[in-house]
Amino acid sequence: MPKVGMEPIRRQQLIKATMAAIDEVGLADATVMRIARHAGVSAGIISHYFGGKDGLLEATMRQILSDLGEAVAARRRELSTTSPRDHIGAIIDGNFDRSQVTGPVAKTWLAFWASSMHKPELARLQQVNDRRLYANLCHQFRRVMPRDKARACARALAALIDGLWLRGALTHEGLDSDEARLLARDYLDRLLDTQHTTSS
Amino acid sequence: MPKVGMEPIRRQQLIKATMAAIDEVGLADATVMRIARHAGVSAGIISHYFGGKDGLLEATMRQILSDLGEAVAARRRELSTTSPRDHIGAIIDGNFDRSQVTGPVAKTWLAFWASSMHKPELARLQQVNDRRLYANLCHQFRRVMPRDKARACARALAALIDGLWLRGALTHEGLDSDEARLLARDYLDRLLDTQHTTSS
DNA sequence: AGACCTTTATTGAACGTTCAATCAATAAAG
DNA sequence: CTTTATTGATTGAACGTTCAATAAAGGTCT
Repeated sequence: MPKVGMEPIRRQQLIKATMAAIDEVGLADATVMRIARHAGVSAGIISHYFGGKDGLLEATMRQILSDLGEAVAARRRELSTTSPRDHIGAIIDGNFDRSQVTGPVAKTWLAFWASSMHKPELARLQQVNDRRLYANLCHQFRRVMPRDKARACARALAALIDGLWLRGALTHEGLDSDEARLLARDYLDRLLDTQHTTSS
Repeated sequence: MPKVGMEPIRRQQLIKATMAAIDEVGLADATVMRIARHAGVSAGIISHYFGGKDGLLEATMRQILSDLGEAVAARRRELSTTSPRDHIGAIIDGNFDRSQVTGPVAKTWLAFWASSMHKPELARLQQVNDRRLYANLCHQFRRVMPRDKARACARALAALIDGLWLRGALTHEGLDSDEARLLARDYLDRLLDTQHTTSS
């Protein structure tokens, strides 16, 4: 069986198996054996390719974050306009991309989110992603409103996106990404509405 | 040392110690020994009063949920008006009550949230709370808009509240409850604004 | 009031289980 | 014959639970 050049294949397999295991039984019960079984390999392999369980978990989170970043970046690249509304809309769509929202990924994402409260390495990764979303939103809002309001809008829209995500991960039916996009875009339109001038 | 009538005291002590332990090292590393040490008692006591670790965790979540429900109910009782805007405002304030938002409670809340994805008993508790928030919001929105729109507004505002909570639990500085209230109330005003009629 | 018994409270050691990590063994590839 | 790939048994640590032992409190009977 053993062939050369297995490393990238196994790494991908094991990362996918990690998400499947977390989706199945949660992070707490996602043992190396269970993950290995999902990938159809033995438990020892994990230490061989990732140095240990922590290394695999970190690699899995890194993959999710980079996929998310790419989903957003791709939508913004396809944009023909430069209007803030369209850019923020693309950010919203990217965050509710099908590849991100479905089953295993969403649950794994939330599990890591909770876990990052006490694991410094995961916290670092999560913060990088978080700041990128906030900075992108803030920069676009900044183009049509004063700094203070732009910051408030960015924080609020980011919170709405995360909240929709969170609730989607918890409901048994999963996130309705079409409805989530609609709600977020509606909020965006309301935030950009110049009728309102009293908000902080 | 042993005195009678210790049960309610110990139960409260252990629930508080559970939150302290989860705040300190996270749910995964909150062992019965660590929790017991926080409460200044031995590990065996936990099985004696709660039947086991799971019983203690369930009791802890129950406590958090009932505190949250009471915080909301209290604010609504103090209301002199019956306007939907004031009622929803009270719900918002209750959800960002100081007793809920500070350190240990917020982190424990999020930890249980993630954990409830794979523990049916916690999921049940979480869902009861969730539905209560949604039903309350929906009922108030329903008074000033058609059903479909009321549902969408309730879902969106609930998501914003959860999202602000989530982000507050993750940042090292904790949640700025004043800002969170402001953002949520601003969103509420925008949702109630009749200028907008195009949303779903 | 003192002796006795039951209930309630609490401990800490022992037990059995589970898990991640290690490593010697095995084998195909080059 | 060296490198890369993989296994699975073993090891040692950590955990939750159990249980016999201990002791104070409160009640009862004399």
